[in-house]
Amino acid sequence: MAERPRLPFDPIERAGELWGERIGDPSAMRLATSIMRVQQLLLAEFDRVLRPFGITFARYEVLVLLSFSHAGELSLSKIGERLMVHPTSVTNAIDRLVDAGLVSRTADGVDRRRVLASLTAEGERVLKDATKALTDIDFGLASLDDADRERAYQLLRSVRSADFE
Amino acid sequence: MAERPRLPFDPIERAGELWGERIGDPSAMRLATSIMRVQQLLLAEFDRVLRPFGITFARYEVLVLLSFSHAGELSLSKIGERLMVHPTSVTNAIDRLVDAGLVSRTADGVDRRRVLASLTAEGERVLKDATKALTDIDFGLASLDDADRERAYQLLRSVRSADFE
DNA sequence: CCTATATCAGCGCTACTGACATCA
DNA sequence: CTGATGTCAGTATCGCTGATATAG
Repeated sequence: MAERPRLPFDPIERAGELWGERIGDPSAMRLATSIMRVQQLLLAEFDRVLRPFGITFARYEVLVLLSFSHAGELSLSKIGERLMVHPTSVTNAIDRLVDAGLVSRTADGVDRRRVLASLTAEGERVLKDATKALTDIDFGLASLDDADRERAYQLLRSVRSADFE
Repeated sequence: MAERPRLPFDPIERAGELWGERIGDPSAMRLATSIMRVQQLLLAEFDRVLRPFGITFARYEVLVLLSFSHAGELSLSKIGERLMVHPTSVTNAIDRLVDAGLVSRTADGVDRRRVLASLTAEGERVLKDATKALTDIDFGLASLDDADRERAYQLLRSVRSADFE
């Protein structure tokens, strides 16, 4: 842990008060800033927990997606589509996972433009252990119970509506 | 806008279903993944809106913090403490803001280790215009009403408790 | 002496643009 | 020919480590 010194007050709450006095309704700014900070805290914790396995959270998401696929393999374009990441980021993530021996690249026999990615045996082992490590810390959300997680999830869902719907 | 093609379904909802079938309670994984995605969407929109002003959202936060300070100036260490960012990131952000003419560096007369940052007249103008641009898009949270923003904010607050309390 | 502040070099990561080769 | 797929080079942002100079 970085052992960050705690502040004697909540800086976002304080910023919200000043925003309300000087600018206007603070509800949007306050929530937006909160989301940014929470994401940063979660990502730092995930990367710390995943470091022993040699993967980042973004690469962990790729492993999960591959394990959930019906055929056990997915084209890189599908991976980018599902995880909402840029094509070049997918190529980079798969490059690193292949280098680490967790994923294998295969040519698609039907459409030869496509490259298929699938888990190796080692990739399945790492995925299993990494999943245990992440569930052991409740994905950084141990301070919320199931009902609150569900409420927060539903509230944030509408913000993501540009992705699907 | 990047005009991303929308998916015919919610990929996080789908992942949550599969997680529930094969691994266990999906509430933590689903919310964590949602927070990651929402943060990415918000940040992309903020950076798009702020690009005409030549600043990123991280640098916008520095401008806001400076405008909220009592004396109109803050040491770099205070900035890092309040925004919860690494000292080297503060130095970098201030470097860019100084280069852009929005912030000025001053030596602290009392404690000469300290460097104080304050807004320039141009910085105040850019802050005002950038704030209008961000409030015009409701900080990317137009899909939530005030009450829902407040609920989501309160739910996420406990996750940040490591920061202050 | 020890600690705090700020900076610098350097590394890793992700996002993105533009260009390109390949192939349906 | 057009469009889709994947890759590569290069750029920018941010986070962090380790080292360093300066000052309390």
